[in-house]
Amino acid sequence: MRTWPRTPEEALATQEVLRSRLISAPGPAEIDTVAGLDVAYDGDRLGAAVVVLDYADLSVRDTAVVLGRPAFPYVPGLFAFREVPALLEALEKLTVRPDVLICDGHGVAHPRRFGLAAHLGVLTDLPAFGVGKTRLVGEFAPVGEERGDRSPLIDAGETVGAVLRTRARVKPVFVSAGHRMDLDSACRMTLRLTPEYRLPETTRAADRACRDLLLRPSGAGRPGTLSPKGTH
DNA sequence: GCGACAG
DNA sequence: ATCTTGTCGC
Repeated sequence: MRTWPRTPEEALATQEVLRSRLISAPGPAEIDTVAGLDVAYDGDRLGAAVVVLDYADLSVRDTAVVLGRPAFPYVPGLFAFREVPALLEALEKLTVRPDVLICDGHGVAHPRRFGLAAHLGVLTDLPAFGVGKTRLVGEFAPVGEERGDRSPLIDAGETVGAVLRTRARVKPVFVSAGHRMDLDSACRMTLRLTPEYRLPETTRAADRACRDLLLRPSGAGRPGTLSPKGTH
């Protein structure tokens, strides 16, 4: 990954190669920590964040952020090439190795079955799945109104994900497996991570972290980093 | 030709 | 993603 695709054609070729390394398997039997990943934008800059939470009580175990630039223009279906470099950089700064990656986007609920969650899963070889806020591909029957109700997301005749209601009477989310992960485990984890809000606590924590980074690129607040003189 | 199209 | 007012509810 020292080189990076510069055109949609190159990105498609890279996607095809990486896709061959995608592993379809049950999720981890034991889960201690889960990581949420997200990116925020500000003009031509971006802030990426990874926040590791304790799966038992959802407390924060570790946080890593990185400032960067989009690595590719936004093209539906090639979205991962835009954020992956910065997210990998943030993952490398973690001191805690998460058991599962939870991405803000789709896993195999993608035109070529290789969305952001699948992409990051393959590159790190960590179990991963995606929780998207809107649909990319697939059709689905209306979802029940209660929390936990779900409807299969079907594309080209195959089930690629689930439309899951995480809060009663609130717009559902799109869950799909990424790497070393099965759909039922992904849905079960998503429900456990949404005790109060529509989106997983992992996503919410990462969203806050990367937005905060864009507002204060100084690094103040992290242990071991001194605030610039005059800040106080 | 007219939509649809993760973030 | 981001741009944005008012409005409903706890």
